[in-house]
Amino acid sequence: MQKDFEKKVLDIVRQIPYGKVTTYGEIARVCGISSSARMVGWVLSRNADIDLPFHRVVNRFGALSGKHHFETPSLMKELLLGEGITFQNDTVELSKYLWHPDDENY
DNA sequence: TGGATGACCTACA
DNA sequence: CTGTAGGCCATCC
Repeated sequence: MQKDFEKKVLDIVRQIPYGKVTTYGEIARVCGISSSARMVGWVLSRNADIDLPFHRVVNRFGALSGKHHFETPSLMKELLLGEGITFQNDTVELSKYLWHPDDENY
């Protein structure tokens, strides 16, 4: 059973361009659940089976908060690095790679 | 059946 | 600046 925001979250994640990342907060805001970014993480976790670039979704600070939920924790960083995204320690440089979803359609 | 939980964020004291 | 609370809702035990 997919809720409205669940579809939106998945759609948005699907639209994240190569070499960019976005945050739970942004997704939540665009989905109209600005006060519940929690649900975003929950949706991802529930749909972890689907082929989506979950590695491009990070928390507000650019930290890989969800790496432990991947089959291989290191995979998340590897994928991002493979897309040309650089890290400071284990934190993405959001100022360079943050992508804002198309909120015009929502 | 119901309470606890979760890849979070913002607001307020 | 630190700590607490609230919001959201399906899933798990």
